[in-house]
Amino acid sequence: MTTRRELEREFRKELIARAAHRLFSSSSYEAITVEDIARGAEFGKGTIYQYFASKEEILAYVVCRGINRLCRDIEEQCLGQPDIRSALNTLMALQYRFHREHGHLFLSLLRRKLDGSLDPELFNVIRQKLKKKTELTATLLEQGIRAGIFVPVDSYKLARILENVIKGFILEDMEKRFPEADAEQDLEFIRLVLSEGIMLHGGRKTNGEAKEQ
Amino acid sequence: MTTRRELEREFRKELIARAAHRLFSSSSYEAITVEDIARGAEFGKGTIYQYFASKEEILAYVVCRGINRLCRDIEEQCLGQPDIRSALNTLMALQYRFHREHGHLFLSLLRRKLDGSLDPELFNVIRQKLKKKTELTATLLEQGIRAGIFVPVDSYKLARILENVIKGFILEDMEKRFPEADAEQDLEFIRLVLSEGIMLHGGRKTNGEAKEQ
Amino acid sequence: MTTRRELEREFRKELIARAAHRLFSSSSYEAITVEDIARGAEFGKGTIYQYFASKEEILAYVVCRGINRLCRDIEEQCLGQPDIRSALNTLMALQYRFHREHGHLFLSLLRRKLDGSLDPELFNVIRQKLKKKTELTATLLEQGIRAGIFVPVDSYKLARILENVIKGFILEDMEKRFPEADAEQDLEFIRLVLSEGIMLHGGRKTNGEAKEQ
Amino acid sequence: MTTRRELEREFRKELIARAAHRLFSSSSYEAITVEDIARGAEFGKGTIYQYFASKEEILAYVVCRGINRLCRDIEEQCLGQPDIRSALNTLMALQYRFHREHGHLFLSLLRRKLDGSLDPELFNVIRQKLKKKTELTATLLEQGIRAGIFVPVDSYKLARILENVIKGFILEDMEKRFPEADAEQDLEFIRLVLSEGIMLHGGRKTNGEAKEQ
DNA sequence: CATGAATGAGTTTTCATTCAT
DNA sequence: GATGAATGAAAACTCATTCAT
Repeated sequence: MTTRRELEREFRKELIARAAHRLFSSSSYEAITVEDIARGAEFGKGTIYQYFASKEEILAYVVCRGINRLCRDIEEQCLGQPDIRSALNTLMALQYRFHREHGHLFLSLLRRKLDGSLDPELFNVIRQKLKKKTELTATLLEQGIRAGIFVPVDSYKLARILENVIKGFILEDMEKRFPEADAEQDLEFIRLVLSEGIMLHGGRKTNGEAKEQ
Repeated sequence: MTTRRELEREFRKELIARAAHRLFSSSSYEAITVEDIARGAEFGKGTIYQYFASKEEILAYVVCRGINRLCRDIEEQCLGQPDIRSALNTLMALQYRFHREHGHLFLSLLRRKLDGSLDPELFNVIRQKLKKKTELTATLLEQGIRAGIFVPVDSYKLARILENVIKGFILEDMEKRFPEADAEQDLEFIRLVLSEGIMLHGGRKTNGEAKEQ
Repeated sequence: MTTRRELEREFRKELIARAAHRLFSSSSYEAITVEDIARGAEFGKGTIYQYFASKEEILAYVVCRGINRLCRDIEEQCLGQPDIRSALNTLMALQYRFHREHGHLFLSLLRRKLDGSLDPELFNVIRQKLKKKTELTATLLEQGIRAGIFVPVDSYKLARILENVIKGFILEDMEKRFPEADAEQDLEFIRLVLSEGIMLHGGRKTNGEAKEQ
Repeated sequence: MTTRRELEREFRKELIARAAHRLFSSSSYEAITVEDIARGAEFGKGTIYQYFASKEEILAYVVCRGINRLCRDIEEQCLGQPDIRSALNTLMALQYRFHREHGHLFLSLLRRKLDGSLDPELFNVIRQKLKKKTELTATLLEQGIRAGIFVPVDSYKLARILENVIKGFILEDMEKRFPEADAEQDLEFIRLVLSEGIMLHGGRKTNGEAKEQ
């Protein structure tokens, strides 16, 4: 049962998370103070702590939100689609957007974990969700394998590879200048790599699409 | 002209950088204090500032050192080699190791840049060096293209793609558990992606190597 | 006249005070938040402020309650008793229990007074009640003096001395480990001191009771 | 070996402790901020943390200092004195002064321990020192017992009784108004209690000294 | 009356950097 | 040059109290 109280509470928590995500993205998790978030959400500093036990928990919450949304989108827009190739394109675009919007938060989480300063429980929750995300991806790839579109390897590994390639491109964008990065071109490259690699094999292959940009 | 003075100075700077890199890798740049570095290098805290203007500069220096070494290694071990395929393998292993050892430092640098808290000059120096690194990689790929091994696309772009794929795998390692990551297996996957992608093309391709692990 | 309203109000105030005292005793006044008290009394946080103007006032109220009860007990169980020696024993036991249960609250009150952060009015109320408590004690001692049991000194001073000795032992208990302190043994020592002191006088005195524990 | 460095360091630590004690005594441990202490010792706030790991540690240090000094004083001024009665008077005066000056700090320490918020290690150190203090007191009382001045009971227990009585009087002073408390009169009462108690025994005793004040 | 959401003043602690010796 | 003592800005977090519903 969800009372009005709980609904309102959830709504406000969402408002705070939204403000936090916006601010984190405009600079970085570590550069934003709890007070900044409070102001951004039009609350007092203390109020934030009624919804989140710590600044770290805000970070984890925002990341979870992102993963959840991505999983939902994959389920709704990719799985069960008749056209597997098109579903795959959608999947890549969704993952790309996800990493664009949450990748940096991830890195913050990661660093804190490497420090040992991150509450392990928080990280575990995230890890579980990420696993689920990869599994959803693997589900789609499995269908692709059956349809003869993908190489017949373990689909979970394939999913990880796909994710890693995307992450690598996101990282390059961050190194350059985040906002202007051209998603479409990135995705083009990603598709190229994933579909054919970049090496020729005994002259069999002609790669007509990969023209100079 | 380099006097004995200057040589000694350079040597001590190197000692400090070495200690710093070791400490950074054991946890993270932000978790290590200048005092930790000083003790690690067996100097007093104040002494560090005789060699580096700021903690940030130590970070940048360590990263530069890594890039320089990588560039030297590429030049010595890859360029000018008769066997291009083998040179490429070496290149990938070198880049992989570089990102393994310096990737996290990069992320720290990156975040500070996104904050706006990083001295832009420092970042520019790094950016230049990175560009040079990519150019060296491109040089090798160019040879590969001429030899018909690589797809005949702009070699610089090809180099970026190669780097991105490697970075993506490094990131996955960090998310899991840094120390145990299996470099050899990662490289196997990377080679697989780069050489063939993971999608089949109208039955033309048989992918015999990509067995279950 | 006391309406039902007022009675109910008084009753709820009592409930809150009871919960507060229980919580304070389990750790300390300063470690317990108003919210803890509210939950302990099964009320909302805001409700507490309908019965008490401040957290401090709860403290004062609890202490007053304790003193009132002690005074009532002294009047009922000690004064007017035919056997003065037995009445005295009862008195000491009552005072001992009072300080056991309220001593720490006292110290909190005390500290705030020393800070200057305690509302002086609250402290005055307490001081008055304490004075009354000492006067009741003095009344009993007065009877004892007339009966030749106590040294014929100012009875009020005698009462203070008696109280101080008890307080000193309570303090020792707190320093050790509060819960296990042996009240009976403490009272034995207290009686010993009060009745004979611990010094011999020209061999007049033989202290048969004071055996090794 | 104590280098000049260490000596200077010790000296500055002492300065800080002195300032802290002064401030604590003028109001209370909890009302004084670390910044107050820093200003009081004419240092910057951060400097304090070069000498003490936490505010709590300052408190413990100040208390230890007090106990150490008391022990030294007892050893120098009481033990080995030919006149035991006079040595006892000195002892009582020393203990009285100690509790006057450090009693409130004790209570702060005590409360934190009851909370569970005090580092147990710190408390243990203090407990050890206190035990040593009581043992020194017991040593003197032992001599008194042998000389037939004290009741022949376990000297350690006797020492605790003596301390408790003093503490009880100190507490009364604190409840009243700290600065004006009349030490001489307090000690008079304490001596009275300890030497004879306040009860008569079958008419044997005439208490000529205990006149109206 | 009862409630719990909102508030922000206040405190401890960390650490990069400076500077006198 | 080398050192470590001094510094203070900055930030997370707590909690008594208020107030709209």
